[in-house]
Order: sequence, then C-alpha cells, then structure tokens
Amino acid sequence: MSLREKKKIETKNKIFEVSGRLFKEKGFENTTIDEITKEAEIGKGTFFNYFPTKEALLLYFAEKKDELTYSLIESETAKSIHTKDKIKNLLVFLAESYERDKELTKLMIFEYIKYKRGTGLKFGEDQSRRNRLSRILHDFLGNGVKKGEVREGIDVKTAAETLTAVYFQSVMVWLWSESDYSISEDISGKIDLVFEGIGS
Amino acid sequence: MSLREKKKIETKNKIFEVSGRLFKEKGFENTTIDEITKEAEIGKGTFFNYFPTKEALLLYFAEKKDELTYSLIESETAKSIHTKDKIKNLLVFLAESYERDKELTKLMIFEYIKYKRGTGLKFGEDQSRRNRLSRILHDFLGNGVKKGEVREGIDVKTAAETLTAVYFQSVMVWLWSESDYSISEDISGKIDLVFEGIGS
DNA sequence: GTTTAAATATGACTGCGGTCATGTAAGGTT
DNA sequence: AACCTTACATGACCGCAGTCATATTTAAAC
Repeated sequence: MSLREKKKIETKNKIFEVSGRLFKEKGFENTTIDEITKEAEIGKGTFFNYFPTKEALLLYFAEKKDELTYSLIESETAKSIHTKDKIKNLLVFLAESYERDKELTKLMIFEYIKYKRGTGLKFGEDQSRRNRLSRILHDFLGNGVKKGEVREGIDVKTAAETLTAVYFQSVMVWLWSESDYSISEDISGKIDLVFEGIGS
Repeated sequence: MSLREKKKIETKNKIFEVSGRLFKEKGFENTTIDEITKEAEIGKGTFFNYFPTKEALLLYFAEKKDELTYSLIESETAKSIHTKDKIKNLLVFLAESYERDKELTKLMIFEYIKYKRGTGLKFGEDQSRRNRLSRILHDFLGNGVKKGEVREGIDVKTAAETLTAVYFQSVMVWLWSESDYSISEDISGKIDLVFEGIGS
C-alpha cells in the first residue's frame, strides 16, 4: 500500500471518528463541518474530498453498522427451526439492533430514503437494507415452502415484500413514538397475522 | 372579518400560489425564498411569518391535498361491497391519487416523515395520513368481522396497521422506482395475500 | 381625532453547507 | 537527482435559508 493510500484511509477514519464523537456530544444538526475539520486537523475543503455532503456521513455510518449486523445474521440463520420463528428472530434481531442511538438511527433511515431519491439505481444494484432483507426473507420462504411450513402456490416475492413492509412499518412507528413498548411483541404479532391471514 | 385577517389570508394564498407555480416550473430545490417573495411582492422576512421553514410549504401542500382526497373517500366508502374489495378500492384510490406530481409527492412524504421527528405528538393527535388511514381501515375491518368477511378473533388494530404498512411500502417502492408498473395490481396482490395468509 | 398598544412587514445581516482556483506533495520518468 | 504529472489539500468565497432590530400599519382606547 502506497503512502497516499495510507493517508487517505487515515484521513477518512479520522473524519469518521471525530464526527461520530461530535454527533453524540451535540447532535447532527448542531455539529458544523468547520468543527469537524478543525478537530480532525484538516482543511474544510478536504472534508468534501471524502464525503460529498454532510449527510453522506450518515450513509457511511449506516453502511458500517449494516456490515456488522448482517455478518452477525448470517451466522445465526443456519439453525433449523420453524420458518415462522426464523423470520421472527431475524426481524426482531434487526429491530433491536436499532435500540441504541435511536436519534441517529432516525436520521440514518431518513437519509437513506433521501439518498434513494437522488440516485438512479438499476434493479438489483442496491445491496443494502430493504433489498438485502427482502433477499434473505425470500430464501427463508423458499425453504419454508419445501419444508411444507409455508403455503404452496404462494408468490414468494410478494410475500417477502409484505413481510419487509410489516417490518419497516413497525420500526418506523416504534422509532418515532414517544412511548416505550416492546418492538419484539409488536413484530411477532404482525408476523403471526400475516402467516394466518385476515380473511375467514 | 377584520382587514388584518383578510390580508393574512390573501398573503398566505399568494405565497401558496406563487410557490406552487415555481416548484412546477423549476423544482423545489431550485426555487429560492428570494424568488418566491419577489414574485409574491412581499419582503423576505414576511415569508417566515407564514411558514417557519421552506419545507413547511410542502406540509401545507400535503394538507391541502389530503383535505380533498379524504373528502372524496368518505363519499365513496358507503357502498356495500365485500370488505376486501372495499379495502382494495380505498388503497388503490389513494395510491393513484399520487400519480400526478410524482416528484412533489416524494418530497411531501419525505417531509412528512421529517416533520414527525420534530414534534412530540401525543397519541391520537395526528389526524393526517397514516393514522387517518388506520382509522378508516379499522372501521372497515370491524364491519367486516360483523359481516363474517373477516376472521373472528383477529386483533383489528394489528390488522389495520399491517394493511397500512403494506400500502405505504407499496407506494414508497413505486414512487422511488424508475419503472412504470401498475400500483393497483401490486397492492391488490398484497391484500389478497394478507387476507389469505402465508402459512400452510 | 389623537394617542397608545399590538400585530405585521421588512431587508440588512449571519451562519453554514458546499465550490473552486490555486498550492503542495507523492510517485513516476529520464 | 532533476523534472513532470497526477492526486490530494486548502481556505477564501458564494448562495441561500433563516434571524432580528426596526419600521409601518391596523386596531383599540380615550
């Protein structure tokens, strides 16, 4: 690795570390780029060589967090339990991983939506969050059909999207609510419902 | 009505009208407050007597739109058809009302999420969108149970929230996707799924 | 009609995100 | 080692959202 590459990584990590600290100390909005660059001992312009906007930092945070979370998931999902429980465990685990840093999570999710607006993503190109989750659920459901735990003849893609929808909705409502109810129970209940159906 | 009140309404409408025109002409981001106030022939500071931020305009737009939409809905929902179809009609109607002005709709939804972040809404206080929709669905499902079209013993609140989740997810994915598929079919399919259930 | 009080209007000003022309240093070339 | 090229660093600068002290208009009080 060349000296240049080393310095680049160092600078990016420095920005990451400093901004993380400042965000925790005084919040995202109250932290200015000037502060970050002063603390990180770089010029203001340099910041924008690494992150195109202030908000891009949030996406970077989200990526780092996702890396960790999804690597944990993949080692957890080998277990041979009932498909419904597998899905419950997965979604509850994900939801609970947001419990720390509720404020920053909101901003991150928020930014993620905004981000999708700006970029013209081709289908299948977006590997993060929603789609990544849909893929895992898709696998689970496919196996569920084979095991006879999921109704045959179902459209697996639609089912995966529906479960994803339920999950995101629950997380959003939970994040934005004042009260402190159990996200696990909420999600579990809704998954039960989707498995059993509403119709008579 | 006093002269003051008249002028206030006039000014607010003028801002609304001018900004609407400019947003359509050149987009939200490319329109500055300076432009709006110049076109509306008011001082810059005056704008902020009517809207606390530029984004607040989007919420005002959304409100106006919702007023119209929900007034149409209430006259439509009297029909005595099967509960599932009633729900399908409702959600498809709502989704299709976003077909015009896809760009502005995105910004509005986006802003709505942001807005919820800032305000400490008490439960039941938020009469708009998500909760309003949940309430209507709640009613539909309640009647559905009575008519024997919805499975008895179901938690109506959870079911309403699940359907809302499916609806919002569909709209979001649709709004942010490049392709031009049928939102009606997508939502219909998912409602069928939720009614029939995933489990075997 | 005059005075007083309250509401509203206003634009110079501030603060911050983001740009860009210019400077500096790394690494390749001879 | 002297020179060149390319990548990266930098801070003065710009544009725009939002503020605030001051001015103006309306309404109330007498």
